[in-house]
Amino acid sequence: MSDVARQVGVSTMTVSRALSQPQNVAPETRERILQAIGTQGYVPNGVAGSLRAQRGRGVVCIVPHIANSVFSDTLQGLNDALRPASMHVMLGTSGYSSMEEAQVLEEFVRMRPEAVVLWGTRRHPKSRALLRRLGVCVIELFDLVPDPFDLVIGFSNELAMRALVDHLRSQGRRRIAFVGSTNERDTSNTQRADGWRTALRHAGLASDGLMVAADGTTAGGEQAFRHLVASGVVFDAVCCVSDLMAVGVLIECRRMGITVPQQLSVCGFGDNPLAQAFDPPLSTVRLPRYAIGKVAGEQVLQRMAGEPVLQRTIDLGFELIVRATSAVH
Amino acid sequence: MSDVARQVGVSTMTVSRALSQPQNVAPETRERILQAIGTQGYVPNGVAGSLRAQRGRGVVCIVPHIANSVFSDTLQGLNDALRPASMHVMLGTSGYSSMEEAQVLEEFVRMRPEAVVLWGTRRHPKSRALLRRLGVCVIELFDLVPDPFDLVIGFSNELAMRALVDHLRSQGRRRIAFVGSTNERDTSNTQRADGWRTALRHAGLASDGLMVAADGTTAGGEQAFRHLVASGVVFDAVCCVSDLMAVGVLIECRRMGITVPQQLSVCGFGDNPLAQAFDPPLSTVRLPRYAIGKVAGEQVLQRMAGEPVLQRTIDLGFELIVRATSAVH
DNA sequence: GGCTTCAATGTTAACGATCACATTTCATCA
DNA sequence: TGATGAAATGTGATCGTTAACATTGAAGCC
Repeated sequence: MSDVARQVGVSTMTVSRALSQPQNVAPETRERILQAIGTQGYVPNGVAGSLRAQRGRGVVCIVPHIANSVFSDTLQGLNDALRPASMHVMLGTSGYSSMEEAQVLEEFVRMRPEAVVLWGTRRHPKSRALLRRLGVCVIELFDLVPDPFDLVIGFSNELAMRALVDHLRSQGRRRIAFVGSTNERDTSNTQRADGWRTALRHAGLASDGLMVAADGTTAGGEQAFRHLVASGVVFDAVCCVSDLMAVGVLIECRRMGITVPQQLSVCGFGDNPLAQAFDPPLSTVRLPRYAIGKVAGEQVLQRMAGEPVLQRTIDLGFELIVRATSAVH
Repeated sequence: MSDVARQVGVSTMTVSRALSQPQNVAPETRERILQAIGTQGYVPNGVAGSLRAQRGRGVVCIVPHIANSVFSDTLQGLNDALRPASMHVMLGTSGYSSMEEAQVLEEFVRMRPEAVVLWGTRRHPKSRALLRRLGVCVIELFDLVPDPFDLVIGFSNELAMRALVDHLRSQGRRRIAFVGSTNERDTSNTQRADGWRTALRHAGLASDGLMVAADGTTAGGEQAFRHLVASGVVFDAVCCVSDLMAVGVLIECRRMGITVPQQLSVCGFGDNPLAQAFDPPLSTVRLPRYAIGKVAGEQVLQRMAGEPVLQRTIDLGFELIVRATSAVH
């Protein structure tokens, strides 16, 4: 910066101002400064700027796992919202562990981010203490709880499961099973299972013996379905915690000669691209994945602009997608 | 930091050393310092540290689009490799535009990253100049070119297409069409098309009129296939630039009553989860998506450790996955 | 003319850590 | 006993920028 200042014949302060508050610099001076910057290829040192200004342009985002379309769609939304404001995302992963999240978070907090975006609402006590001291905007995603740490953006797993159950009931189904994942750290899994149970109770239906769990993959779905059938319990519909597991169930149905949706209705969750492309196309719940990230980014910007917090819980809803696996037959 | 130093009764330098070079501090002193840090909840200011030390812990990574499993798997690998070294990923997107990439890169370079990881090898001149001045490790991914800017990690699209064509020839196919995407900014699309053409020439087969293109989606695949059929050209196999488009082709085949693989062989590219789950399961090429990111991270760490550059091109290969859409019948 | 006012620019001192060098302490040994 | 050296700690300067305040100069006005 001093090289640029010397070449133009001004002080470094004027160069700094030409970049950050152009209206306070004479247009002609500014022009010469910008030209010198171009010639010399000067790129301002954001590290020094952030230190002196006591504020940077970074937003920390920690997701359980990047290579999962739920998380990557949301990251895309967050990134899209922040880019116009020259903010950047510092990306980390927790591997579904709140302990690991706390460690990653501690390291990221050293860079003094302007906001923190986290998955779910299950936090290690250390994370809570750290975030409180940090004193910046904290946004939690997906697990819509009534009293969040700061701000939560998501949808209601419970209402989504109720919508699925109601839909299946309207098709005449009464014995609705649930195929979940054995990943106990995945809170959306437990929330959806709870939602399924509650929805059945509200509808006056039984849930005993109708829940199975396995690895949260396609193969896990196949395995869980075999267990369900082997248990001898009677059922006429299956709700799955994810589309991936639902596809496993469909594959196993085909193998066993069970016709869908004639003998059995099957529903997934998440509207994975797979759900639409599969044969038969899978009924599922579409989640506002991208919108959750986008709105999170917008909220960060609003907070930084000093706008007041109107609501601490933002529900972006969901959409029931009825396809062939649960259509009227 | 001075609060901690005061409480323990040492200078800030000793606190700094207790954290960054513990072997130079008396064990008992160090113990008291760590305890005070815990009590006060002190978190070192990484911004100040980076400024003074003239080196940080950030690695810039700019991908075309996050919400795409190719990119997100690679990001996962990069992240996994860097985390143990307390490095963090600063994530950006280019939207497949080298101009946009240059702008995003300029903003990121302000934070003085220790390395830059970019997609492909098509760079805006401004990016090249900027990266050269920055003087850090630059890793380009996926487009394996012989003379990269600094270091390139990927696989050969040309060899992959040749493997596909050879496989189809071994099944008796001679009229092999190509379904590409109309996204001209996506260099992997053009490289695969070139690879297909070259492979056919090497095999002494014709390619005239056998190439169609459409939007790079499932619907685009359906549309492209309809055009191909409508053109009246004779063909007995279709290579697609991606699994998504290949699934579109399969859907359209089913609609038209064309049996796969009896009347027509179909191959995808990328080994999307969809490829395995689809009915019939899709033959495709599996790419080392995760490994490319992981190796990139490892290379960054090696460079930072001062290890010499042994090779500027790292080929991680690919794997031909033969499934039902091109199996022997 | 002298006074005010405001726009444009300059000066100084931080921000919070770490590097290089200086100092202290204390054990070791001729 | 005092010289020697290594381990432990301290001092002052500095990284590159910007906030806060100071200065300059010219226009506007009575």
